[in-house]
Amino acid sequence: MTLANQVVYFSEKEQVFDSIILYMDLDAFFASVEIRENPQLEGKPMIVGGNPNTKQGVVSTCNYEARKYGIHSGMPASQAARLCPELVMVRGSHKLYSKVSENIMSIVNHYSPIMKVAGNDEAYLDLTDVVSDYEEAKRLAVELKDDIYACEKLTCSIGIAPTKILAKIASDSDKPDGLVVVKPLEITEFLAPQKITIIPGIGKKSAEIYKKNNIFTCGDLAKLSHQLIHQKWGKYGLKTWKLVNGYNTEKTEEKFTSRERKSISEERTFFNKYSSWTDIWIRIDSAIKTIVETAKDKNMSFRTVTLKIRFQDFETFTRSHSLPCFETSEKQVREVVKILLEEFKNKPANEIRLVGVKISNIRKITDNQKTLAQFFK
DNA sequence: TCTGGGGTCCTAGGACCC
DNA sequence: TCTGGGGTCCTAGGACCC
Repeated sequence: MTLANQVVYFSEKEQVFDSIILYMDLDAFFASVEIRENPQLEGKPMIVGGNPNTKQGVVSTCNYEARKYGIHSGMPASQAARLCPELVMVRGSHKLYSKVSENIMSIVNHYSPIMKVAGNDEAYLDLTDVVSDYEEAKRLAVELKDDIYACEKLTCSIGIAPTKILAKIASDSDKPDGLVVVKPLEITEFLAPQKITIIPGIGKKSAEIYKKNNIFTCGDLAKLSHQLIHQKWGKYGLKTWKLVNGYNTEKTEEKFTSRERKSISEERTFFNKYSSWTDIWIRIDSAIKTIVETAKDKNMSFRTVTLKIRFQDFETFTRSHSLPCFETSEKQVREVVKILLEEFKNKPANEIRLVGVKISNIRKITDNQKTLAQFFK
């Protein structure tokens, strides 16, 4: 084997655990808020998402009563209704969810200044410099749960572990209203009986491949040799193998730094089949307006424009084009989209199910660039 | 059976450069 | 005339997450 072919499987740094991380996840967030606002829903199977009249769309969140029928988020609303005829469908009030989320995040933030909000209903807290050990972290978690319930009448699940990913897995392992602590020396023992799909990033497809190889639990994966894993599942497989064998796969310095947004997009589905090219262009144009507006608000310029088209048979195409330099105008996007759309112009408009526009390759506009732009105007 | 919307990350091939 | 090998950028598609 030449030097270039050698694979570096481990680095010493990986094996050190030096943090205590708490992960908080609100239980069935949207559904729980709706039930709180409308107590008649209490105890009834219900979902947020989907059109109650036409049953079109998908389940956004479902409560635990609905989950008993096999309903889960992402499932077509029509299928959910079939599984549970007495299912209550609520369209949802996202403004309210954002407000509630904001309140809760500010409560969470009281427990540590180092926090990472990871969506509407979840957050990570670095407790390393706040507590002296896992026992104290656990007491803090109980306090946090009580605090959230007292203020917003909502329950959450919490995981505490030495890394973000393990804290999340710990929390996911006992829902709703759970509290699970996994100390460094307990990691492999804790993971071994868990289904492989508890690992974030392993979805339906990957689980299927693992299943074909007789891997069902984290313990099954841990037993294989790392060379074999690397050969069969590549880089990501090796990372997963390290995780289930109790190695630290997270770099401490990257832990809580917030990352820049990489793209801005909007897409819309046509639920009726009678759309014309005029309708389609109206949707595209409104998408262009909102994304360029968002970019302006965030002081961002962009280089790549992507058009997305989905047909009734669900076949989906994306076509993109990168501009020679960073741009900010609606006009630029519109021109590119027009050209990208040409390819599909011979298709009947009513066969189109979805259109979307995305800008990516985005960059913050510096004051320098603004001055230059003014100068060349 | 019918499949939302806003994202991220990964892979793989091709063009092009040195 | 035939042809290495590494690097980067672009494009298209797909898995996955909330």
